[in-house]
Amino acid sequence: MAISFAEENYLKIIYRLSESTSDDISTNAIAELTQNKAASVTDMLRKMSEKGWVNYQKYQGVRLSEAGEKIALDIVRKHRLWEVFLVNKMGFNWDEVHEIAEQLEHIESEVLIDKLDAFLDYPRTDPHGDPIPNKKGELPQLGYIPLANMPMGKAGKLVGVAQDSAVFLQLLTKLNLKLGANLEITEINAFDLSVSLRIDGNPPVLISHEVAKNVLIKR
Amino acid sequence: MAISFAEENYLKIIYRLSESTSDDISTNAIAELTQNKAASVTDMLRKMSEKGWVNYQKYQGVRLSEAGEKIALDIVRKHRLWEVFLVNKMGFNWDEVHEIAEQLEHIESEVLIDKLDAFLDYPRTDPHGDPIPNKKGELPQLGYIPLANMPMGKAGKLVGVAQDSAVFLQLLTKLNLKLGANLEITEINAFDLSVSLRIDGNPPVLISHEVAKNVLIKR
DNA sequence: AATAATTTTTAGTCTAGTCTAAAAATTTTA
DNA sequence: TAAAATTTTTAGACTAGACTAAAAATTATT
Repeated sequence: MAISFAEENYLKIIYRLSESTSDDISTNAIAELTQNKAASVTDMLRKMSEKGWVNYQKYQGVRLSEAGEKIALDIVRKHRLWEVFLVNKMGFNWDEVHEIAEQLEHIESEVLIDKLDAFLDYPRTDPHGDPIPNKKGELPQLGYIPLANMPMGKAGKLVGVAQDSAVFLQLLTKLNLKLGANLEITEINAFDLSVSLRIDGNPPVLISHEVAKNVLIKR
Repeated sequence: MAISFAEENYLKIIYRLSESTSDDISTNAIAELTQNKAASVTDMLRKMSEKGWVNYQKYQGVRLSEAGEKIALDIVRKHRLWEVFLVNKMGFNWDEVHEIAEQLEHIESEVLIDKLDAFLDYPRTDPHGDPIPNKKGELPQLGYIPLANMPMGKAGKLVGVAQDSAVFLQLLTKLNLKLGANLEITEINAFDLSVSLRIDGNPPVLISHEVAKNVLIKR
C-alpha cells in the first residue's frame, strides 16, 4: 500500500511519542509535533486507522499497530542512517543534521539504504546515541540506552557517557552523577524535555535533555 | 518564494527539453515527460508564468525565464551530483541511479550540496558524461560534449569516447566513426532519442541514444 | 482556401491534506 | 458530583495539483 510523506510523518511522530511512554498517544501531542491543528490530526488518525497502521478509538488516543510500527521503524532507520552519513561523511555537527535527515528519511529505495548502511560500516547508533533499527525493524541490543530514552518511572544504573568533553564531565560530578549510580526518572517536562531525576534514592534534581542524552544507563 | 516538488519537476523538464532545441517547448512534450495530461500542464504553466519562472503565451509554447533557468540549473546540479554519489560512493551502476536521483534532487540544503560537491571532489560531469552546473548555475566548459547533447542541425568533430568497452568501440568502427570525423545531427527521434547522423558529409545513418551519449564531440 | 486533424485551453470535478468554528466528550476543580 | 475547563471530534471550507470532456485555436491536408 502506497504511503505519503504526511502519513510517514504521522507514523514517525507517534513512534517517537510512544518511546517515552506506555500510554496511548493523545491527539494534541501529535498536533504539537506535526505542527498541525488537532482537527487535522483526528482526521488523519481516522484514515490511518482504516489502513490498519494504528489502533485508534475516538477520544481514547492512539497506538501504533504492528504494521504501523514496522513502517515507523523503517523511517527511523533511514533517518538515523542518514544522520550518521551527514556527520561522519559530510562533516556536519550533530546538532545540524536533523532537518536534513527529516527530508532524506522519505527517500524510497531499499537498495540505497542497504548500501548506505554498508558504506557507513553498519553503525548501531546515530550521532546522538540513538539505536538504529536493522532492516527487519529490530533495535540492536546495546546493553545501554541514553537516559533521555528511558521511560518515566523506570530505574537504571549509570554505565557510561556518550561524550567526554571536560565541561560535560565536570557537570556530572557537580550533579553527583557517577558510574554505578542508581537513576530513576520521576518526571519529563514536555516543554524542553528536561528530566527530574532521583539519584540513589535522594530527592529528585532537574537535568536538561542535553545532559540526559549523554548519560548512558543499563535497565 | 517557496517552490513545490511539482513545480521543480516542471522546471527541470522544461530545461531538459530546451537543451535539445531552441524552439519554444510545447504543452504536449511537457505532458509526456511529466506523465500528466496536457490540461494539467496548461494550468501549471499559467501559474508558473505568474510567478515569473517561465515566459508563456497561450498556444505558443513556453520558455524558461532567467529566474526559471536558475532554479532548473540548481535542480540539475543536485540531480547530477547525487548521481555521482550513487555511482562512485554507493556502488550503483550508472543505469540504476536515475529514479533515486529524481528523489534526492528535491532535498533542500545548500550547505549539504556544497559539502557533497567537495566530498565527491568537485566532479565536472555526472556518470553519463553530462556537465554539472556550478553553484552559480554556470556549466563547466568541458571542451567537449556527448553527441547526445548536441542540438539538431549543429556540427562538431569527434574528439573522444566516454567508454572503452570492446563491444562499443567495435560498433564505432563498423559505423565508420573515427576520431576527427565531422558529425552533423540531421534528426532526433523523440520516441527513443535515436539520432540520424551525417558523418563526413555522407548520407545520414541512424545511431542509438546509447551510442550518442558515449561519443564525445567538440563544437 | 476550406476542411480535417491535431494541439491546446477552458470549465468543471476530484482527492489529499490542511484549516476554522462549533459541538461533544472527557477531565479537572471547586 | 455539578460546573468549569480542556481536549477531541464533527462539519464545512479551502488550496494544490491532478483529472475528463468539450470548446477553441493552430497546423496539416486536400
